[in-house]
Amino acid sequence: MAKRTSPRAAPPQAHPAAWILKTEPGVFSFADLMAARERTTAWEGVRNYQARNFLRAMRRGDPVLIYHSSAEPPGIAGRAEVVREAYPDPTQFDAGQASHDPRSRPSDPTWSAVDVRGIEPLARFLPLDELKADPALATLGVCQRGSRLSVHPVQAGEWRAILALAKRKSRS
DNA sequence: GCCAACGTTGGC
DNA sequence: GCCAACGTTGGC
Repeated sequence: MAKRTSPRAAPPQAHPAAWILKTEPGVFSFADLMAARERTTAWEGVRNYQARNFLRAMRRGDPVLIYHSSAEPPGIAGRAEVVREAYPDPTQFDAGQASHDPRSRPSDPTWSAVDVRGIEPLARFLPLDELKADPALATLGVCQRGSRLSVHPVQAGEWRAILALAKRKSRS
C-alpha cells in the first residue's frame, strides 16, 4: 500500500525567488562589487549554520539583493546574481583570517562560500524604514526585529514588492 | 555608544 | 541536556 503523506508534513518548500546578502559597506559595498573584476566576488566568511544552509541552497542564476548593514541608512543597494554555487570557503583554513575555523577539516569543510556577480544598483537605494513601512515586506528577513542572519531567502511576493518600491518614488 | 536579540559555549 | 554567561550583530 502506498504510504500516505502525513497531513502534518510541511508542503515542499518552494525555491526562494531571490536572496538577500548583508554586507557592511564600510568593509565591502555594492559599489565595491560593481568595481570588482568581472563584477564578481566570493561571498566568504559566513559563520552561522542557518546562513550557511541558505548559501548551500542557492542555485546558479538566482537573483540576489545586496543589503547594507551598519550603514546610514541601512537598506538595499543593488541587484546581483549567483554565479557559482556553494563550495568550501577557503578562509576557514587560513589562520591569518578572522574567519579562520581551526576545527574545520579540509576533508569535511564546515563552511561554504558562493560567488556573486553584481548586476546593477536599484533604481534608487531602498532604506530599511521604507521596507518596514511596506505591508508586503512585513515578513522580509531584514525587517524582523533582532534578525542578525546575514543570508536569507526572499519570497516571490517580497521580491516583486521590493522591485516595485524601487521604481515607485524614483520618478517623483 | 547603548542595548536588545540571538547564537554559541561550557560547567554541571 | 539544561541554562547562565558570554560574544556578536546591528538598529538606533
